[in-house]
Amino acid sequence: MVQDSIRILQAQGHKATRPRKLVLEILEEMDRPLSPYDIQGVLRQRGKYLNHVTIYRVLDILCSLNLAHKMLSSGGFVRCSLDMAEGCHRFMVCQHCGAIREFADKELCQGENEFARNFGFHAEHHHSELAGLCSRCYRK
Amino acid sequence: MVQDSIRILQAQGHKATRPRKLVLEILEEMDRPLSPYDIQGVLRQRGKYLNHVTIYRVLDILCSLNLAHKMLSSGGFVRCSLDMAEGCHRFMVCQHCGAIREFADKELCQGENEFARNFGFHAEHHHSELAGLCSRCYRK
DNA sequence: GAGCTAAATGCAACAATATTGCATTAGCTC
DNA sequence: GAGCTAATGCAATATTGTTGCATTTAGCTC
Repeated sequence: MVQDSIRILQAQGHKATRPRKLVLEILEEMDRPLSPYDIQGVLRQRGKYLNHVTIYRVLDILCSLNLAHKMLSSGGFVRCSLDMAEGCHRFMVCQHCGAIREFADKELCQGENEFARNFGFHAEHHHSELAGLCSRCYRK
Repeated sequence: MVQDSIRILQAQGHKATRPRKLVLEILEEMDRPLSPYDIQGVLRQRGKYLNHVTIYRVLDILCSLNLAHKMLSSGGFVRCSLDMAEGCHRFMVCQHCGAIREFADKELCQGENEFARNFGFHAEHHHSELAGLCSRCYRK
């Protein structure tokens, strides 16, 4: 999966560098929103080091290619778990354990688009976050 | 409108203080996302002063009562323009001029809820931001 | 594999945003 | 208007994000 992302990076003319691989690995492994400093901390625990500026820059690129997303409610970053859902990013955010699940749905977007058009608004990107409880936390 | 919000504040046991009135006035008047420091700046231009900590605290309360919302994409705050839409907050955000328009729709929420339930997720709050162009900016 | 070059990183400094504890002030009730 | 408690202001600090520049390195050419 990290490999897939790296390939996409390269296809866009970006280099396959150590910091980029490391950030992708961490995002993949942790699977919950991490701030740039969180990522730096995880790496440090493993005896590895990246400057936080570098992490910011890596995340910028990943987000611009939709390989990662910035969770708006927490400010943390998660890797993108969908193949192609340009312009439609919806997330279930468990308020208890912090787990994230991404999804996309054309009909939802169309519904929102129609609503917007009634106000003369032309929507390009959708970003929606549902706060609630994941199945595991709900059972408790 | 500021008066309405103040009444709601008081009904919840909060006091109707000068900082709270001032912040509500600014939010009402500007009608676009403002950071706490933006608000402080506007006030300063008018020869008034509020400590930024106070502004943060006022905004916390307003958000907790749904009298204001934090725009996740920009981090700024807008006043709530809907009467009652608990748990459903959707915004059109003009990428060109920054204007905000809030809306809510039960069907959209139900759609998202159903989708979530298929993953065992129980949604409580919806926050969605549509980036695009408002009617005025689109015409250009 | 050595050399080249643009891209990427690290560093340092700084800017912006956000939080905490505590002394002082000011709404509200009577 | 006095008293009580919530709310504010202040100071200090923590967290998050940005910029410019010197140095390094990935990926290309030969």
